[in-house]
Amino acid sequence: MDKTYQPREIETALYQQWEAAGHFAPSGQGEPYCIMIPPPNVTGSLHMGHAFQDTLMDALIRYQRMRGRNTLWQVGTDHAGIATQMVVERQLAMEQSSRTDLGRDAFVERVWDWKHSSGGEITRQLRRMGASVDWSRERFTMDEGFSNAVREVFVRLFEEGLIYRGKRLVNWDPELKTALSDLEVQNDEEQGHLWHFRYPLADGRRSADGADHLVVATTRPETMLGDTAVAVHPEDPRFADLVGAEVELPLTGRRIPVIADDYVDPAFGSGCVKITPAHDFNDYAVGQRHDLPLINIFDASATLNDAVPEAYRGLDRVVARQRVVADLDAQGLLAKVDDHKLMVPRGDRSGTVIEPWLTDQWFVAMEELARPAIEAVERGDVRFVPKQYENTYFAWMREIQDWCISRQLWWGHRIPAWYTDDGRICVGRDEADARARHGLGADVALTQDPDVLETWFSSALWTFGTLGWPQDTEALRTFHPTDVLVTGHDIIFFWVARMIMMTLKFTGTVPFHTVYIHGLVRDADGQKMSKSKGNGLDPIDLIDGIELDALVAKRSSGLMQPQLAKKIAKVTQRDFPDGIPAFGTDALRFTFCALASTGRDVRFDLNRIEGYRNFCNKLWNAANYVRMNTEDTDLTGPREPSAADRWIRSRLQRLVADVHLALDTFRFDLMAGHLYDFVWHEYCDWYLELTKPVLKSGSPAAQTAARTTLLEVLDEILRIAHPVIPFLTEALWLGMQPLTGSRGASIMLAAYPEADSGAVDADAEAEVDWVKGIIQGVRNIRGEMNVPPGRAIPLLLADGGEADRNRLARNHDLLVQLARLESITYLPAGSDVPPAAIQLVGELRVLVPMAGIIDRDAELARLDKEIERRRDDIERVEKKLANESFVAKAPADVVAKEYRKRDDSAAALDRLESQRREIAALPA
RNA sequence: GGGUGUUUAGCUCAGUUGGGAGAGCGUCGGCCUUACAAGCCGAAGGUCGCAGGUUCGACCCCUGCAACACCCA
Repeated sequence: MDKTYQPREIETALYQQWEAAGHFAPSGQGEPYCIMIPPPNVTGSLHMGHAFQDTLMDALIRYQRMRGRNTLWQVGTDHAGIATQMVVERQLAMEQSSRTDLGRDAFVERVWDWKHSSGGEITRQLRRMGASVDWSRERFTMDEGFSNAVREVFVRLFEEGLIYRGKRLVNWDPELKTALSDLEVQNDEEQGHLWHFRYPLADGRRSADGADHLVVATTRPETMLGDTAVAVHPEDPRFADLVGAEVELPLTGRRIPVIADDYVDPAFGSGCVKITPAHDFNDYAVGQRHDLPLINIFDASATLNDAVPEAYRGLDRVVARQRVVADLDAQGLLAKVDDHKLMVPRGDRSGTVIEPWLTDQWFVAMEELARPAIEAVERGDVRFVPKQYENTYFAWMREIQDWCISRQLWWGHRIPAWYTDDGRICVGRDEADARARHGLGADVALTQDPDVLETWFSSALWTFGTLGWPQDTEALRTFHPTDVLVTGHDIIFFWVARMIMMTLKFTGTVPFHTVYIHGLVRDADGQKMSKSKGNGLDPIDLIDGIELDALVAKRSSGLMQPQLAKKIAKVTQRDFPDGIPAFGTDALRFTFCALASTGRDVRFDLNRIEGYRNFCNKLWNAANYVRMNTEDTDLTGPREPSAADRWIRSRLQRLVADVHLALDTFRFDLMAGHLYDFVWHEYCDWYLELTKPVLKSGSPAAQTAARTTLLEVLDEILRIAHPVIPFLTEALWLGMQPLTGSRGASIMLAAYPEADSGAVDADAEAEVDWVKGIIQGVRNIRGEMNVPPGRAIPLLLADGGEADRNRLARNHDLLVQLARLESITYLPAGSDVPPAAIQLVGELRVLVPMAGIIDRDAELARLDKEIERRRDDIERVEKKLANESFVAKAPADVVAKEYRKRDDSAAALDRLESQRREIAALPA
């Protein structure tokens, strides 16, 4: 074994070994346990969020696999309609070609070519993360089997009337010319203006304050060409008598009514709102309530159409805005313009401003599907962890809107609907099926709907569609419902909720019993990692390391705004002046687990991963120590375990119990913390040190006990840690097999340790605490008094009792070696004590003679600090005990504890003060 | 505007039924001590956002306020 931990040399080889041996596939034995990976976008590459999520899933899967469950972790990607289409369109553009040049069939073929050659980069990267997914069951949302499920669901929902086609306002991307889901729209606050326009009252009407017009405020002046009403609040006295009147809509020559609606906030702006039902979601709702006409003023590119006066036709929406404002101003109708912050919706792919636009789309009626999905969570059939996310889920589900599922794209599941020339809609699993269902002969011409289904429609079927549904397969019966879904809170609505609805509808069961929601990974400053900000990290770079120049180049490439490159280079140089060192997969995984607390954000800080890389190295070296001290030894003889041997086993049992609890409650951070603490601060800091004197000069039976304990505890540590740091633990576990006697091809198939409360040994724990107390007392004196560590010192013990004497007898050699002592003398009661620095371990006085070693004033200062601390303790306790209500009302054991505390502290204070007097009496 | 969450050491965060405030990193001091300098030993550092309330007792429960973040409109 190398002296230093070298992750690069073990990780890739071990993964290939595991995969080749087929260890990732379900064993076929035991109770099933299944996790479905949230299918990443096929065009994507592994980002920190994936790496985080995959680590947690893999930890769960490896844990359950080792516990004997029949585990399936199923992997796959989604076809990402828009993203994938854009990737290929960009390629075509570079070849001076385009989607329309190619035609639909050739284009789709081209996308498949791209998918086969370049898609799925992310699944290759998953291997670097150590993900133990069953590659043989890898799925893609456009696979034939899965596509059958998608069509089946569409047809059944349509036949039940839950899918319908209708003209509705949708999020329209005028650049990509497709509808978008809410998820694909980013709402961000931007600086804009609020324009105030005067709309003249018709028929000579006057407002309450005598004005001949109403003032309306808008952030989108150009839409006024499509206004069909002005709304006021029904209880607003200023406008009460104008409801029902009309205004002259400027520029258009149209007259529109003044209506009353609760939607209006009388305190905002002028209290009058222009209503444009065809171009605003709120206005649309108002229009429905008041039966207002819809005037669509845009074409698919958001250019003004023939519904507007001739002067404006053909204008782009940006130009139209300027023209409308200028024209109103010229007519004296522009009251004022304020600066105004507003939320602007932009397409997350195109970056262009989204238009609410009226088009024919396919929708899923949600109400009937939502009800059982709400009940499933209410009943606890699906449980969210952390629980507060259930409120998020309920809030959305109870006000759910019908779901627009059609997209004007070529890449995706084509909607299985055909139209006759006279406009009849025929839905079927394929064209022949559609004809048959509608009794249409082959002679009737049918045209298929050109649109495709949005990607989320298909991913909503992920858990059961990938297991073979609608066929009743063995896999479906075994692994569905799945156990846990691990995902981020950003897609609760768009994916989790829809999966619950669709799965209940079509299988009658929930898709998963638990939804574990993890935080979203941010950079060290708490900023969202994003390509455009150039603050992203590639998990693979953390594993392999990367030079500064390469990192800068990577972050600056393919930017939407190339002018940011300079800034990104600067920030990168500031944050990573020496690039990123190679930390290895295990360190990265450990870091992710340690960061996975219940918060919503996870800040990724390089200092953390460095610390956990060091932890890996620590464990590596501990194993090295164990190997050096156990190879070529005979372990078959009798064993005489020391208190230390029994202590570490006892502590180990607590670790095992803590880790099970942590994993069962998805507290990966606590799991990592327990592991770190035990390995570093108990096994390495103390147990290994405590074995050294034994291995040097203990009896053969004591040595055998120490060696077997070293090995057995290490073996358990490796198995406990394996779900988090699979590579390191496998390398050590396999390497140590000749010594530990463990059998098996891989640690990933070994049994996960189970807690054994019988091994908890309170006596051993007390004794080791005593030993640690003395050693720490001496170390404190050394450290504070600047006594060189190399200098052996004589130690005196005084007072204490029978137990202390017995413990000294058993642990004399340990103390001498670990505290670097020259000698230990237990003073008889009443004997004179030379001037000494003191530490207390219970009743026992631990004394380091000062002669020639310790400075008088320094010791006085140290004592004063300790005395002060004790006085504070006593003061606090006495105050409590002086309170009659406390003594009367607090539980008896709590009160007794306070009394004991007071007595102990008083005794200690007494000793310290008398010691101080003696030292103070010494000549300076 | 509605909702959710956060506020604990210089930084990042734990704190599991209310009973003496913790970790990692950083800082300071001392060490190449035969597993590990990616290490070892010691130390310093906190009116637990603010104000009330409940309680014998509050980081923890309740109310209000403030700041920040996110979601929805």
